[in-house]
Amino acid sequence: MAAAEMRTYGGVSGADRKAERRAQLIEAGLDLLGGAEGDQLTVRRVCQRAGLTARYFYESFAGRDELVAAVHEHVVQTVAAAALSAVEAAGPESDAKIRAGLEHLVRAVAGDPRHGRVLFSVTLTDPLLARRRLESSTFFARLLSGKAREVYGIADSPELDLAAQFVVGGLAQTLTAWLSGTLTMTEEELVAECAKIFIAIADREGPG
Amino acid sequence: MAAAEMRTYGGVSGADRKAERRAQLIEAGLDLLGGAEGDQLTVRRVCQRAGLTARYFYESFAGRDELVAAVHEHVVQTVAAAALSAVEAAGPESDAKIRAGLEHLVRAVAGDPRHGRVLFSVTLTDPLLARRRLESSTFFARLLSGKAREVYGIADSPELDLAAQFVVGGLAQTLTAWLSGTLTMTEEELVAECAKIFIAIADREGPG
DNA sequence: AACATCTGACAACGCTTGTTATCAGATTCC
DNA sequence: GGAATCTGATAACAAGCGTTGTCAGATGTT
Repeated sequence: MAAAEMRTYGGVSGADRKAERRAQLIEAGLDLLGGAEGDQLTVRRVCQRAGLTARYFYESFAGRDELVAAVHEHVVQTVAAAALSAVEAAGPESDAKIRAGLEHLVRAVAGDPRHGRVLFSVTLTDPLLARRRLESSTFFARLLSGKAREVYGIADSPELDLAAQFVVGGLAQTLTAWLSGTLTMTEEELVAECAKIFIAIADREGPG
Repeated sequence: MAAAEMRTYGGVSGADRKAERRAQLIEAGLDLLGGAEGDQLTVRRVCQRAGLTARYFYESFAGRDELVAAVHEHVVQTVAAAALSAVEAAGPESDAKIRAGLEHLVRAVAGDPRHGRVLFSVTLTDPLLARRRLESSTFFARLLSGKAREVYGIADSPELDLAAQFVVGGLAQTLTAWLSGTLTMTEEELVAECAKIFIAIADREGPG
């Protein structure tokens, strides 16, 4: 219970040990939260998978929900950062930006399917995760509509909000289906098709 | 436990009593499954809300999951039937069919928000419901791509599958946001905007 | 060496869940 | 009237959950 000091152990400092345990717990939590649907994230299970005991769980997290939130936040930041920086780095044409963003989004999601499942998979049924996912959806939607206003030079409007929500939901469903094998196409085809739809919606939204 | 006979009671036949209790349970289940997110569907709760006791639950359902499935099936059939018949009844032009289908879909969902939530709301976290929802999504997607092939006279393809999944996911997200008040527009505006996006995707898909 | 802290395994508490059983009293059939 | 059945309430069981506490032994400090 020492709030202040932790002496070194096994050659590593107290803070390092605690940080490593926390990282192990988040990794195990990502395994469970983004793994097979049956694997619920329980304290006992996540500790077993991390090779730790319950005591060390409560050393880093106030409760189960705090770990779920931490895992989700970690994934959102990782994926959003990858996609956003790609958009910034792309050429000034809107199509190039759309394609670059989609490409990196798909890559992040396909590279570690746990990320995709945590973000999108409908079969993940943690209540807190669901609420956070709803929030992150509108977060992504706002990000998207902001970029759209910036790139297309259009004003904010309810119609734009709707289009952004539609795109986010459509992408989520599409990526979920693709990850589950329902859609059979290569990563490149997936990106190309999504970009086409994306542009079709944007072009409708711009002039219309 | 009488498997065969149930005599009349309170003026109604045994079969009628049993059917009415089953209906009460499904209605209560719809209340819980499509209600506030905190309201989990448990056997005790659904029985309390139906004004029955656990014994009558297992009289009509083998277990909790069977009720969940029955409620979901009921909603899917109701909504799909409403939208499909509207599409059939509409004029032969594709735009008219799209608008009619969307209109009735939105009406079914707005008229009884429980329906919309059971079908779409991401914050509903029943595991079985999630799996069934995934299946019903591809069911709706197939329905949609079938109609598209019929109306637009195009062939089946992976790209069409993707577009159908995208549209289903986009609609789900949009309707969820609208039901939750995130999108502020009238029912007519909602239908009109969704139809525009729909048509934009279809026109992209049709000519290729 | 002597003492303080860290570690890991495990028991335990209170709670909710699905499911089944029990039992007194109301209603219907013969 | 008497027997069979339906009703409704409630208790019970085993299982899993989050969370907290206990305790022997390993590893550090002085």
